[in-house]
Amino acid sequence: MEIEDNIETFNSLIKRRSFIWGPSPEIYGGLAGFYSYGPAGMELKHNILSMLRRELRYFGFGEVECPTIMPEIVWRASGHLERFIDPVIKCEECNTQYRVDKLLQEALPDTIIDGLSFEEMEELIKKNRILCPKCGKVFQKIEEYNLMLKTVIGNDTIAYLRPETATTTYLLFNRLDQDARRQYPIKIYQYGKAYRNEISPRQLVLRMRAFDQFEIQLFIGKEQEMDFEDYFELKEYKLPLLDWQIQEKKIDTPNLISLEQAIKKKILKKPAFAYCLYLGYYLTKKVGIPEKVIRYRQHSPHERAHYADDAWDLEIKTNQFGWVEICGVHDRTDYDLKRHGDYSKQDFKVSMGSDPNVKEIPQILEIAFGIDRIIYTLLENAFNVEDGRINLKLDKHLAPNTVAVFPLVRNKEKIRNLALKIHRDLLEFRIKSFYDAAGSIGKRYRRQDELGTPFCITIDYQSLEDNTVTIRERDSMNQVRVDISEVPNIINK
RNA sequence: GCGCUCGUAGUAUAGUGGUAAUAUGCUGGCUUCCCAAGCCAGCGUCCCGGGUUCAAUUCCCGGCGGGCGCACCA
Repeated sequence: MEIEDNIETFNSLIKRRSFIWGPSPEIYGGLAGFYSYGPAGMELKHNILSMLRRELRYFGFGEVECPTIMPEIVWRASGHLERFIDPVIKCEECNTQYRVDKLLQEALPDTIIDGLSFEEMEELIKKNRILCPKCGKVFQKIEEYNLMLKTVIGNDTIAYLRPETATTTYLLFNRLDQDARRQYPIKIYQYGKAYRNEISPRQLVLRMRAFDQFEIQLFIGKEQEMDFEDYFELKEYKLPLLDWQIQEKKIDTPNLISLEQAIKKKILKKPAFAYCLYLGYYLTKKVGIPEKVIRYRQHSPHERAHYADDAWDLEIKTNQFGWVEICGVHDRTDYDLKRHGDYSKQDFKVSMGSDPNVKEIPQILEIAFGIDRIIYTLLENAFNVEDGRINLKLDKHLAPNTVAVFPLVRNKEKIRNLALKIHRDLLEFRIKSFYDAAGSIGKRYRRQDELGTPFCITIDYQSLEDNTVTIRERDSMNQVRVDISEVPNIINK
């Protein structure tokens, strides 16, 4: 069978080998923007999460988990209610839908549209006789398109599914502050589902309506942002930075530049923020994304989120979808805690600097990963077709199976029994072992290559005589013969 | 949401106004072999709803879903 090295082969692989299925529910035709993970996909996801959690523990971060549904007041305070509901207007004639604010801004470049109410915008449309750009008809009423999914708790409490995990983390600030015993920065992260009612979800798991976020937060003082201990150890470290000013010159290759240089050249303002960029980059590399497909792209001032003072997207180059954002690093300033302080009538001012009499609302720096996007870009980058062989080059700690065990032949009971015993012994060590006796030996190797299994162990006639087996390494396909007792060590090495 | 286009076994495709095929896959058996080997037997498909028709997987309409472009993506 001819195996072509193309995106179709990849797309069918992730379905065939139970990584990603959908749109779900498939048997009912599917709903756009919703996908399921199969057993292999979940193994991969869990392995990625374990790796991230382990690394973050090393960097001194703790984990929290909050409800995915929060009452309206939370989203009013966070600014999402205001910013996530877009005013749209529909032309009755040609059915085309427009964002009212964008339409107005284009028609009236000198008017400030931001912050106008629906009524005021309707008024502007009437007064300036703005017609449908497509067919020239008169517009009717402005409607709202809500990017947040709304629900009702009990009988009449309006609530929303969280559009990001970050906000729910911030609500814990006074608890975290106690827990951290005023040692700043407070380093905390949250992993979990977030929901956005995307207008047109596309591109597999890259733009879903229910997706996983892994959001890392630093609560930090203004003084500490500029004089941050962790930064000094890694200020020499170089990152591929594409700042917004280079982008304006239509350049899209990043500069490999040290954090220190970036600060000096005023590409970055704060050492603590530079540390966040480093951490995002470090974690991305840790899960096995190669350096050459990673870059940091800075948002231009008008591209930024409502809460952000500075924003950089960590992007991965993919074959199918070009550069894909997998992580956003944001300087959220004291925006969030200020707002939640105001709305909840709590005082979030704490003394964080050298002078205990000076109290301030903490600044927040955020590193927000989209786990589903990591999974997709990782799979795509791991995918290789080599001499007609599909090889998924996943890091051995991430592969769904760490090892597969095969009897060379199936109809020799002694060989089969020894293979099964070795498989069970590996499981006893809690090594992710998979046993397979079906089909030819070559076919079994190929099946495991498609799942990214780093090692295959084959039990043959010689094994019965001298207690040795062969271990085959996925990428080289090289085999070495070793004593059975050595197997766990070699795999865990 | 709009426009174009597509929707056939698990996967990839062919084809047709008279309910379907090729490869691969999967199951059982034989063979026993170190890189998708062979043999035998078997399994499995026309996205959903409506219309036209004696008869629809095929034609028409609507829906749902995919791809591309526009818009959107804090």
